[in-house]
Amino acid sequence: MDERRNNLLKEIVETYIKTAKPVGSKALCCQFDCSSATIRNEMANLEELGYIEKNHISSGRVPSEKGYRYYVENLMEAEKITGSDMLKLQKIFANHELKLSDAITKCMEIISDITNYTSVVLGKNSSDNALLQVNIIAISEKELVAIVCTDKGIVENKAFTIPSTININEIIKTSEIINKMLVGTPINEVSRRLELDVKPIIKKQIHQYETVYNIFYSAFNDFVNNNSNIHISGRTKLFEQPEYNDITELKRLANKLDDVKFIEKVSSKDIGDENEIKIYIGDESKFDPNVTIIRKKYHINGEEGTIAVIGPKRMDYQRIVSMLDYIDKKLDSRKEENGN
Amino acid sequence: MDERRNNLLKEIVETYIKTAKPVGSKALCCQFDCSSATIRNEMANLEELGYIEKNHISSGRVPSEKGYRYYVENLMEAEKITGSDMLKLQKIFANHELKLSDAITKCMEIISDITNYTSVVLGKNSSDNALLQVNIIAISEKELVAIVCTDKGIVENKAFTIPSTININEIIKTSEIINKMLVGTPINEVSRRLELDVKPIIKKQIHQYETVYNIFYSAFNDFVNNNSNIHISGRTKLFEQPEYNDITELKRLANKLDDVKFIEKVSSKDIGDENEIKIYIGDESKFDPNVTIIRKKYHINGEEGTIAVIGPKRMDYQRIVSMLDYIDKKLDSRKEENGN
DNA sequence: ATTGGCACTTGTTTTATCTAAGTGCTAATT
DNA sequence: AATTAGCACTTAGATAAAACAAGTGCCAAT
Repeated sequence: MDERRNNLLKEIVETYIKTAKPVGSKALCCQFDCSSATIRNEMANLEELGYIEKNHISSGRVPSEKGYRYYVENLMEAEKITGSDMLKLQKIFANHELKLSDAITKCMEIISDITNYTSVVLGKNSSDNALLQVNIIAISEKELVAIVCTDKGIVENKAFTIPSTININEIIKTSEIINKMLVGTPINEVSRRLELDVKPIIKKQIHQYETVYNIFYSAFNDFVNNNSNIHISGRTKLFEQPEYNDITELKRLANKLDDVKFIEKVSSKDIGDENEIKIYIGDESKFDPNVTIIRKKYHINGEEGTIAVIGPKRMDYQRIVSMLDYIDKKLDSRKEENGN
Repeated sequence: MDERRNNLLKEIVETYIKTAKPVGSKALCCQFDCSSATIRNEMANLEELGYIEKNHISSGRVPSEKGYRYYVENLMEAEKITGSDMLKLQKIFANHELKLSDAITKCMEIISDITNYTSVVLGKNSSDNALLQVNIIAISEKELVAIVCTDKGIVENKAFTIPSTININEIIKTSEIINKMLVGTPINEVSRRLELDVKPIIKKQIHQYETVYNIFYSAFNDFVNNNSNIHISGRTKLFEQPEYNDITELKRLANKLDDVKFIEKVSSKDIGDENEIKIYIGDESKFDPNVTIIRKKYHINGEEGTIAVIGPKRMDYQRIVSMLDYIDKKLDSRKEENGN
C-alpha cells in the first residue's frame, strides 16, 4: 500500500460516508490530479486486495468491512473533533450542577441528535460498591420491604410476603446481624459471605433460619443482578440514514432496537479491561450485520458502564471516535476536580 | 338506520378490519341475499350519512371515524371473548405466585403478541398510599440518601449533597420529627403538611432549617412526581399492520412510539373517575390521527394505572375490548380472594 | 505509468398499455 | 316503491418497452 493508494482508499471511504452513494472514478480524479482511467486502475487493485467492492458490474465502489477496518486503524485522524461538536459537549460539562452520570447521558443524547445515530448509555453498579446498610421495613404482619444501600449511595429495594410462621422480629434481628458483620463487604461478595459467615450464626439464634436466610439472599442477589440502567437515545434517528429507506431493512432494525435486553447485551459483551475506544464493524457488532458499534468504557464514582453509538457501517467514524474521546477527557478532568 | 343498514355497516366494518382492503358491493351481496346493485344503493346512503368513505371515485368503501364510532357504540358484541384468547389470559392469572401488577404486564404482552398491536401498562403509585417511614442514610459527611417508604411498600430514594454548614445529625433529627408527625399522611398531602405542620416545629429546633426543609421537600416531591412506571410491549408489532407498509407512515409512527413521555401522556390524559373501557379513534387519541387507543383504568393494592392498546383505526375493537374486559374481571376476582 | 476513447452493463426513470375491481346511473322487473 | 341487470366510466396497480445516467474494463497511444 503506497501513499497514493492509501489516500485513494481514504477518499473513497470518506466520500461514501458523506454521500452514501457508490464512489466512481470521475468524481475522484480531479482531487488526485490524474485521469479517471488511472483511478480506475488503482481501484481495480484496491478491489483485488479486498478493501472495496462493487454492487454490480458497472457500479462505483463501496468500502468493504476490511476497507473500513483498514480505514479506522490506519487512515482516519481520530483526534480531530470539530469546533461545533466540541462546543455542544463542552456546554454540558460546563454545568457543574449536573451529576456526572447525567452529564454522560446528556452527551449521548446530543450525539444522537446531531449525528442521526442511536446512542446507548449502559450504567452498571460498580463492583467497588460495598454494603453500607440493609434495612427492613414492615408493611404489615406478613409483608416487608428490604432496602439495601451501598457506600456509593446506590439503593435497591425488594418486597416480600413472609409465611405466618415467621416472626418479623426475627428478620429484623437478622438484618442487624448482617449490618454488624457485613458492612464494608464488596456488594458482589455479600452473597458468599452471607452463606459462609452469617448463616452459621443465625442458625443458632433464629427459628426457621433457612427461610429467613433466603429472604436476604434473594434481596442481595436481586441487587447484584438488577444493577444496570440503560438509556437509549434516538432509536428512530437511525432510520433517517439512507440505508433505511428500504422498508424490510427498516423493520428488521426497528425490531432489534426495540429489544432492550439485546442492546444491553451487545453493549457490555466482551468488555474486558480494555479502556480504549472499540469499533465493531458489521458482523463484529454481534448486533446486526449492517451496523457499526463504537464503544467506550467509563468509570465514575460508584458506577462503571459503557457508552456506545450504533450507526450504519458507513458511519462517521472520525467524528464519533473524537467525540467519545473528548467525553472521556472531560470526565477525567471533572473527576480530578472532585478529587476522586 | 333500519336493521339491514345496521347489519350492512357492521359487515363493512368487520370485513375491513379483517382484510384491510376497501369493501366492495359484490363481496357483500351473497351474505345479504340481494344483488350487488341493492348493496350499492344502501352504501350510497351510508356514505351520505357519513359512516363510510371512498378512497377514490371507483374504490370500495372504508369506514369513516364516525362509522367506527357508531360501530363500537351500537353494533359490536363486546362481551364475546374467544376461547383461545381467554385461555391465554387465564393461564397468567392461574399462576398465583405472580403479583397482580406483574400479571397485568404479562397480559398486555400477550395481547400485543397475539394481535400485533402495541400495548401499554402505565402504573402510578396510587394516591391512597400513605407515608410509612422516611429514612436518612449518611454516605459520607457531605452526602446522604433519603429513603421514602409508603404503607403499600413502595420505596423511592434520592441522594443529596449537603452544604458543610449543616450537621447531618440535624437532618436525621428532622427525619425523626417527620416520622413522628406525618406517618399515615396520604403521600400527596405530605408536602403540604411538611410546610404547614413540620416547618414551624423544626424552625425552633434546627439550625438553618430552611435548607433542611428543602431537602425533605424535594425528596417527597420527587416521590410524587416520579411515581409512574411504564411498560410498552410490541412497539414494532404494530409495524406488521398493512397500514405501515408505507415508509413515511412507518417512520412517523416509529418516532411517536419512541417517545415514552408522549405515550405516558396520552395513556393518562383525560382520565377522570371513569371506570369503563374508553375508545379513542383517530384524532381523539391525541396521539396520532391514524391510530385508535383503547384504554381501561385499573386499581390494585397501592397502585392505580391504565392499560391501553394502540392499534390502527382498523383495529379489532371487539377482540381488544373483550380481552380488557376479561382482565378486569379477573383482577376483581383475584382481589376478592386476597381480601382487599 | 498514464491517458483518451469506446463498447458494454446495469440501475433508474419515464411513458405507454393493459387489467381488475368497483362505482353510478338508467331502464326494466317484481 | 324496492330491486335488479346491464353498461359506461374511473382509478390503482401491474407489466413492458424505451430512454437515460453513471460507471466499468480494456485497448491502443502517449
